[in-house]
Amino acid sequence: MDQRAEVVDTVLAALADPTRRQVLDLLAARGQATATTLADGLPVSRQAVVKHLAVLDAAGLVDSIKVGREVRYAVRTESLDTTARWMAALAADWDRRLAKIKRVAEAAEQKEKS
Amino acid sequence: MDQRAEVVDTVLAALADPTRRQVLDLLAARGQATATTLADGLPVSRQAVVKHLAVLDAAGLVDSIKVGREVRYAVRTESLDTTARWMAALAADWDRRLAKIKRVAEAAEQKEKS
DNA sequence: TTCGTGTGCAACTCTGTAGTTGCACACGAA
DNA sequence: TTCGTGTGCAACTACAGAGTTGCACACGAA
Repeated sequence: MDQRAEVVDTVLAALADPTRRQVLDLLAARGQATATTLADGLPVSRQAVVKHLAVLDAAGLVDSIKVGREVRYAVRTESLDTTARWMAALAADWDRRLAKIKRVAEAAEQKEKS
Repeated sequence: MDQRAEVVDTVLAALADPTRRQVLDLLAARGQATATTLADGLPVSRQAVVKHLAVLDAAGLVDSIKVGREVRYAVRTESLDTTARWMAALAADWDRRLAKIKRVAEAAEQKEKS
């Protein structure tokens, strides 16, 4: 697998944490925010939020820009979209395999009867 | 949120682990398998596989049936599908919000110029 | 019944990481 | 320049969970 697998991996790991999903929710609601202001609306410290934002950044789920002395974050949709497509494709793949296995099983059953 | 959020939560947590994704891959390839036979094709012990299967089962990603004295597992697609849809909807939601924020920002900029 | 093998249960280790606190530094405003 | 506040860095604690090993039990086959 190419780097797409890498993206999926980091995105899944990033989304697996409830606090990080909260961070993303807040960020999506505000459009743009700093770690300090995000921490106000969350039950954790600023430093915890900073760490979560670093993970989200590594997964490509957020973007950061320096404005003066503060760092503003904003959500990105590309990685999430990639992962959603991967997951849908995986579900479709499973369905395909299951259907195939079912056909084989039924064919074997028919043969047994005859 | 209802139980759909619960599903998404457990599915994300389940898929976040690389070994569990391997287990699912193997299971999808074989259609049906026991923890013991799955452990043969994986770099971990049978007990580790059993634990992973328990997590996957709790997330609704696999199904188990007892056949004689062995327990056979098979993949399920419903939960994965639900999560894929949730993720796609989330990406769309973010896009919507970002577009809205962009419009507001541009409108404010226009006003400032005049 | 006896033997072999697949499962289940429990205790344990160990690593990763979420979270905290404390302090130093940077930078904008008065 | 001085003060206030937002960031960054580092050390530390604590807990969850991935993985192992050992043993008891269940059940099919000879």
